[in-house]
Amino acid sequence: MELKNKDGLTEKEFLDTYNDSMYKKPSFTVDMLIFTVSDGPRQSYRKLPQKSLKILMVKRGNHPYMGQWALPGGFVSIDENINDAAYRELKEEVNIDNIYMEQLYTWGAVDRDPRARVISCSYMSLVDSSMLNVKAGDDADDAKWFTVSSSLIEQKKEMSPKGYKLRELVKIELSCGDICLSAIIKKKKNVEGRVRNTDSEIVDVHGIAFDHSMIIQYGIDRLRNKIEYTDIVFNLMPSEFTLTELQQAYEVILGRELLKANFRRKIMHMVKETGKFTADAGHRPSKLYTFNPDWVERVF
Amino acid sequence: MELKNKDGLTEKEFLDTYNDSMYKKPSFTVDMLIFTVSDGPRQSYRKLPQKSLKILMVKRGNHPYMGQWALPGGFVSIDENINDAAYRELKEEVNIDNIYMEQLYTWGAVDRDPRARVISCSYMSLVDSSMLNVKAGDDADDAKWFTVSSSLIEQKKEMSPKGYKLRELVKIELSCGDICLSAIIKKKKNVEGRVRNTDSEIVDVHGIAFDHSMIIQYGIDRLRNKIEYTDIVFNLMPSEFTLTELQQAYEVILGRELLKANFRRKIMHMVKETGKFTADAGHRPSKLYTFNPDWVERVF
DNA sequence: ATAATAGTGTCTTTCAGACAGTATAGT
DNA sequence: ACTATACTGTCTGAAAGACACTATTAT
Repeated sequence: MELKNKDGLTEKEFLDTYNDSMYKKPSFTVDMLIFTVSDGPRQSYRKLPQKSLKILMVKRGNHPYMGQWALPGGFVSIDENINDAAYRELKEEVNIDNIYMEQLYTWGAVDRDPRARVISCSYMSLVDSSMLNVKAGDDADDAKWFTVSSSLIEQKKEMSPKGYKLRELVKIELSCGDICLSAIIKKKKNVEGRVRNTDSEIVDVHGIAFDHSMIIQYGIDRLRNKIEYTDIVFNLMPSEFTLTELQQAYEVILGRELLKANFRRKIMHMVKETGKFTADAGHRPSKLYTFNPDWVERVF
Repeated sequence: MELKNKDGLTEKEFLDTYNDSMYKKPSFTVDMLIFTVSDGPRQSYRKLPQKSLKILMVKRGNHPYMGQWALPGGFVSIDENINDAAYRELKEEVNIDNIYMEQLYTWGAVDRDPRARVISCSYMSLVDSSMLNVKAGDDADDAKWFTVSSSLIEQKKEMSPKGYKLRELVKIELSCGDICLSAIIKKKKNVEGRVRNTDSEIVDVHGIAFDHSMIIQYGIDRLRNKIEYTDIVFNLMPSEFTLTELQQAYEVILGRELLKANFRRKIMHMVKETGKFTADAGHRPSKLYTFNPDWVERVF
């Protein structure tokens, strides 16, 4: 017995006659935040190179925001899974398969793109910089790795009897050689009785196209958060690394220094000794470690 | 001096002539997970009512999945912010303004809707059940509150020298009177060297339309997670509550029992005494508390 | 020898888990 | 008096923070 709807149609009849083109539809894109941690120049035979957190940006060659820098990304086609589209963009940009990627957030303000209504889903990807120096994609000198930093510059809390208002100003800075981009993001949280809402807006921006500075800030927040309770850092590390390198990766992501002894105690159970050592440094050699796959508890 | 692109157009000229309709576009919808915690029937003058976690579902009156239950939601129109669309759906379904809502995840498999290509952004909303019993929207008996539970039924970890495979089977059960819906979701995580990926799929489903069982599971995971480190529980509570009620809310969400003394120690700093007490229960009266707005540290 | 990093030991405080105990309303 | 809940005290062990100490290499 076939189920019929109120028009008397079976499911097959309904689907065959379904008309999808009645309404105007938004375009859908993916935006990629591709992070890596890489070494700066070596200062002396003794000193270790300084690490920094980097993100890939592309220079816009057309209106709007022409000449400014944007996140890599592109349109999702009608027969393409959105995650596949993100992987495709990743492959196009950094030309590596099988790298860590996770969905971040979908941005859907009406006027976020002056060309047309565009809803964009942002993804974060983490790449080991040693895999990378091959090439930054083929659109070569329009794609560059920017050193990125984010810091809280103001925090304000207003209390009322039944709630509070919280405001934070966060400054993000991107630099690559002489190019310096920056933005100030305002985050808001209101609590009044049982009513809660949070919101975020761009207060000031230099050289970063669209709402991409806000997306970058969102990604940094996620990365800082997840590094504390997951094993995602290892996506940013070569397969063998010293504990000091691992600690530096944590430090550039978190934006603060950690105490060595405590750090080691904390991550000890996630790594495994390889038996190998570094050499040719003007100081005591360092043990090389790998990720220890025995460690893990839940899927997400 | 006006910037011109490679076709010699200024930004205004470019935007005026921009044609957005070259490609076929997906439809975009929002799906709402509306959670509440509500009391069951009172068994005796002495016993406290049992709480349960509930989620609002609507019965589908048309193909596809006709007769099955789906999350409330709908299309985002071309000139509507996606968050606004979510608020609109919320208002339509539960008829309350100003309730907690956060974006969860965007689902973009090509064949997730047999009618057409539909990308859907899911939102989670938390409602205090005492505000609620007014009415469950106007599409009355097609919208029902289902008691929801989720539990891990199998966990498997396969180790290899450079990584591991993790599989988890999770069962979710929804019930409302005689109606019982269920699904089994398989979560996968693979780690092989630096290559990591996670994935999720529906293994078995009864009575839940589309990929909505997977979305519900995702929402429960998020709720369980966030309840541990944020103040979102208070969105599910009336403005005055006892600590036992608060503990019960935690317990139905986490799906496990907590020790009273420890629970109280942990949440003490988030609540404030009102000076009032419960009465008419066959046992010692209980202090009534409110949320303490003095507590808080960061916006997100 | 020295500079710069590698690596360890331990004290203190905080917090989570477990459990046992006392208190008090309504019938 | 009894039942069901309300509320408190304390022991334990694990983990986080702070800091001082020893070890080892290339020049």
